Amino acid sequence: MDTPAPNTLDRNERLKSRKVIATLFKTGRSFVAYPLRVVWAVSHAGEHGCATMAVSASKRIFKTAVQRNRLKRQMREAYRLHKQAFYDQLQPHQKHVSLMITYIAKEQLPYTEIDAGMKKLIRKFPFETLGEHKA
RNA sequence: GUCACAGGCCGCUUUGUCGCCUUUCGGGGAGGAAAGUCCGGACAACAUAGAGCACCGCACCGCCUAACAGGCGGAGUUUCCGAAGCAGUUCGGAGGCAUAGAAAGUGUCACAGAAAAUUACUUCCCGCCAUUGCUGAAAAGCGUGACGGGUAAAGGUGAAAACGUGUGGUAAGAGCGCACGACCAGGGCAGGCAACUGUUGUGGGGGAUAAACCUUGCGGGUUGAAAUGCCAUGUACACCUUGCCAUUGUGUUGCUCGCACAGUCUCGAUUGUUUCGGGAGCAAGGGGGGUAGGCAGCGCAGAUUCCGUCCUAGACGGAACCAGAUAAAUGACAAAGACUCCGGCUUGCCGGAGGACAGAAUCCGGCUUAUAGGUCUGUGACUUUA
RNA sequence: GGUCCCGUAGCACAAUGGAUAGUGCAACAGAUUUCUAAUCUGUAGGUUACCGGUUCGAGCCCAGUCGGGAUCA
Repeated sequence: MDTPAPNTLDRNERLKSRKVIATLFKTGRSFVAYPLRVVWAVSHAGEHGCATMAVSASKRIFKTAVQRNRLKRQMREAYRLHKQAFYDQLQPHQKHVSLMITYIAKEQLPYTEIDAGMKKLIRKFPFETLGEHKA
């Protein structure tokens, strides 16, 4: 398992398979770190890194594609800058994790709040339950 | 110079740090609307003898165009503004217009009104009869009523009322005749490619509605990149058709499956006759079931952009160009400059605030809608200077 | 990326181009009842999504915009 460069986020670290996302929403667990909500599940031991992620913003709340694109880019940026701390805690468990991060606030918040939410998300992630969760 | 209106154009720039997509490793990387999907094409698959009907769409004329319901120019009509005039009207400017046919036929026209499309009613007039009305000596006259005719002028309602005014004519009247005027149809002459305009003479008396049915002319094969072609992954194949090979017969059962017996082919064990055990389909297509990944389609190409010439749209010539993602890249953070607004004063500086609408998904041409701010042109009003 | 449909009172729906847009439920007030429910009587509530056009007249016809929904492997 090779560890990617610290501050990058290329195609292999993003969740792209439609089928995996469907099973993630069906079987995954979730928790909230305002203004973000994460759905996660242990997946097949990955060939690339130790986690894949995707981001999402509701079309019902943010009507235009410009608003949704900006929020998703900011969320990806925050994950990119803080993912190394997440990987460091994930490494001892030897598991591969899929994440779907959703923006749940009702209005567009500044980037500093999204950044703080991402740090809180990584702090709250239940690493101790990884062993009992079946792949 | 300010304000208002109309139209056209632009749609902040640069740098640093950390990143993303693509690449032929040099590089390249959102818009004027990328949006709505309202029109028109390219392209693709399928279908297709020819013609007609049905259905859908379009509708003044000419031109532009690959094409269009788009654009440019013109014609007609209509609204508003201004000027002239007592007024009808005329002239000028700025807009709007789905602008073929109501004299082929059918339908509809609420309420009101006599009547809503061609007839009836009231009225008006004439003739004849009656009269227990009045006058009168009587004849008769006036009135009233019924019947038979002639008219359609008058009826004030309505969005709309059966050509308008004058005159003749008549028992009463009527485009019934005449003069002037308005409208409609088709004809001649002149202008124009044409729509149409002007003029001349002929005929006419039939309201509106076709964004009601309809008629006429023109156009349209259907479906759309989730089209279409290929590869990979992978799953019970029940069933049907065709071909090759022949698993065939008998019994059981209403039929199928299944079971039993016998025969045929084949495989294995046995040296072998024999005996024992196992098996009896394959291929293609349809149908069903499954896959949710990739490649092509998808851009060094095109109805593209810029410049020049002609120029009304547009045409011709030259030069230039590099998005290609697929839970979906084209960014995040920071700084500086330019711009706008507010406040302060030293009147050109300081401080603070702000930057819209919006994100490619095969590609083009239009239309429509959203849009902070800037800029240019034209028109009108006001002010200042010469 | 396409295709199709809808929009009328708080909700569910009507209304042939023709008077002041109706029906049921809900709401409010009154009656009835010891009280409530049920029942009866009455009242209010509408920019017919928006904006233009055709017509004497538009919820209805036509065009554009906005919003909502369904569907296509």
